[in-house]
Amino acid sequence: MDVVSPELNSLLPDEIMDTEAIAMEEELPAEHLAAPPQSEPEPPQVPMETEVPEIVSLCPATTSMQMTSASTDAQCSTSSGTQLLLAPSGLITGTTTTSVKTTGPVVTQNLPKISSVTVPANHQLIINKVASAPAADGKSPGAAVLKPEGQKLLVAGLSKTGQPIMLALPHTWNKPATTQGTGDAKALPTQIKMVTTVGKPVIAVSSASQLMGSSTTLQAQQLKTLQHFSSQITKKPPVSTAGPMITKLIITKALNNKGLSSPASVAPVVTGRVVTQSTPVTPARNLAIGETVSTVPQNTSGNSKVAISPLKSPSKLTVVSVASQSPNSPQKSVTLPLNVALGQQILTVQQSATTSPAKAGTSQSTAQTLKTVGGVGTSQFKTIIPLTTPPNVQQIQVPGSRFHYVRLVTATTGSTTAQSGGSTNTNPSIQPAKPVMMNAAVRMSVPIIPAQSIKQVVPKPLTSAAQVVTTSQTPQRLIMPATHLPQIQPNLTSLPPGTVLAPAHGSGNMGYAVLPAPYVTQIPQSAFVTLTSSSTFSTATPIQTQARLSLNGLSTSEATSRPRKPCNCTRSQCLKLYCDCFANGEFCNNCNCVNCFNNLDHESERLKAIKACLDRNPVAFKPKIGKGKQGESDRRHSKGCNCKKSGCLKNYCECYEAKIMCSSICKCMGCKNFEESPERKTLMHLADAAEVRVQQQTAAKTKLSSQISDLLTRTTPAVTSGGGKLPYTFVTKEVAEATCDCLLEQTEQAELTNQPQAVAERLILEEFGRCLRRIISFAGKAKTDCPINC
DNA sequence: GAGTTTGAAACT
DNA sequence: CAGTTTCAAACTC
Repeated sequence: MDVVSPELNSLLPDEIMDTEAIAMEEELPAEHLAAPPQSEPEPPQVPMETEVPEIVSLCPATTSMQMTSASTDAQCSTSSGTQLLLAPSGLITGTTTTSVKTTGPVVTQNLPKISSVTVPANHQLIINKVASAPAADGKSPGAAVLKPEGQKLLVAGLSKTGQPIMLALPHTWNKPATTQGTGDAKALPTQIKMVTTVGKPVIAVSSASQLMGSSTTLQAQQLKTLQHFSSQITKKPPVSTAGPMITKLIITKALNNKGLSSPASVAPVVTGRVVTQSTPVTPARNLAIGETVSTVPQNTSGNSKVAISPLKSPSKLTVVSVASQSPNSPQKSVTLPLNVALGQQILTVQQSATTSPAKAGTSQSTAQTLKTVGGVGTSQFKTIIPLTTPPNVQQIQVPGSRFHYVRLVTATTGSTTAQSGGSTNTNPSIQPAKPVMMNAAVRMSVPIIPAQSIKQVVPKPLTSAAQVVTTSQTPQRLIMPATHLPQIQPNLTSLPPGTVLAPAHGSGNMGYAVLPAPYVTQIPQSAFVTLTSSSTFSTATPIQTQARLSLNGLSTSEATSRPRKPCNCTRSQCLKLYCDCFANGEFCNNCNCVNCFNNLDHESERLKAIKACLDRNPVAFKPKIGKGKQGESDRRHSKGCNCKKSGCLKNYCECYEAKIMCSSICKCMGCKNFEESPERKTLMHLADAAEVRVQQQTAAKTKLSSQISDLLTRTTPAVTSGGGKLPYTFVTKEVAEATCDCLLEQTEQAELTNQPQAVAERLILEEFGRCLRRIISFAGKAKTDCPINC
């Protein structure tokens, strides 16, 4: 069913819906080209990985909830059961979206695609978008529009250009306090506006006043993915749970303006809305959207909270187990944490302000903090994932986000706190039969770096207890709690994009393993369980194909989805930046490398290598192609190239390879890679022409193939319809059989007469020629019946 | 496919 | 920081 009302749908931006555009973009030959304009451009490869809608499937198949239409007019209810609402509230004033200065257009689109999220019973997903203080000049677009008390934002996402997109709800939208528990979302205002803001997305973590991160172009893609996800969800057959279930999804996101100079000016934290869902069997389930108090933790009960933010690096997402968190916790983050209770598992995320990175960890009493998590200068998101052993792997794909999260959780109920407890959960019946628990033994920070490509990633449906939330194949970085804390603590803030901290093999709770995004593929499938019903992704798209890649060629499907070329490293063990896989923070997968250590089997070595690289260059894993200076629209190489002989017109040149011009920071000699360069223009022209030819050839081949296929599959003569048919339409099944009979007869005759093979072949070919002539002759006469007389 | 060229990464 | 070496990709034949 539709998650959102038609009104909402009409308001969503078209770009959100344009999933094909993403795919095509990814298909571009030049990976770099695909990188969206953003201050921190994604790594080039992405485009291709998979277009995976980032899906947040929070519900196990068995527990998946279905939203009844009665739950709310608004939007949330879906057949798949879980809905995802990104509703920063109070951030946007009644001003229309047009008032917001954004590169991304304010677009209306179908909301349903972005709204659906599968959420297990009693799990809360809170997404808050917080308006950050405007730049000192106060001109930042986002600041002007966003107000602490304005309209409520229902949906947040990134436009294709990376602009944050939000749905501005009318003020009439009920606040959480009123709607909460009742699940009365009926008040869905007909006027919902999509708002995009300029600036890097920032997630306020510790305090509302703190500036979080900067918005980026990622959001657009994320929103797309979200949409994609929602569409899949809707396809999923409803799975009902025996008991009433309430899902709360609150997503908080801070809006930040560029040049945010004064934290004090930061807009108040916008509270997210709590949505409660009830299964069809339990009418009580409904989706309620309400605002939460920014200064008050969403769940005082100690539920784990997950904040999902589409921020792009260097923002970090902090996932924190709240179980141990006390109301008095020093943690300042008041913004809406996202609580997702999945079955027995809860994932908690907190956002922390850049200025106080270390605070994210303070809230966790039991969790081990990663000191390195705190980022350095720039605002960052931190992801802390509580881990308990034996760990079950959960993949969480955040809708609209190009990041995927993986967490290890135990099925056991360590914590006692009610997950849905707190003000947001008003329905007592909602208590999940199984306590949702995540022990906050370990916290992990995850640098959230936008995956380059959004292609595929539909998690393979799994039956195991672990939850899998879709991920994108792209270089998404995950930090997962490991059973062992490694001897080395890498600077998490500098980890390669897509780095994942995963539990070390075979041991205790405290370890971390740095894993590239593809990590998921290396994890035995048995360890994963999709949260949604298996049928949810059955129809999927190419995304599914890449979901399960295994190490170094073990995969069966990577060939079709692999975003980047396989490396051929022979001496570096794929643990140096020579290796593209390693340099992009990915595991080698289906590569041709020799003695590869860039895999899960060599976690320690890999971690050391990463640390070594970071020691040499703290930004070694950051994309080299970034946005130019303020006012420069073009991307440019962060370091510049040093070409001497190639004239910067060959792929040896990193600038040229990235399809960008050399800049003043380049130290190249004889550079011809500048705007006015005739050589460059010629080269580009030739390249374009070649591309066109390739496309034409491809199209021709496709057409021919289609025709051949059609011919082969044709079973009935088309001539019956009259003249004007192509000759091949006469090659019906009967005609083909008759022809074969003729050829076989000719063969038998040749054998009977003991003809030499060469002669026999000639006779057969001659017979075949006669058959063809007859067919052509019949076609020319447009006869409907063309029995071939041999 | 082998060999060469190239420039980034790594090393001194 | 500069020079040299190593390395793997890009390129050529």
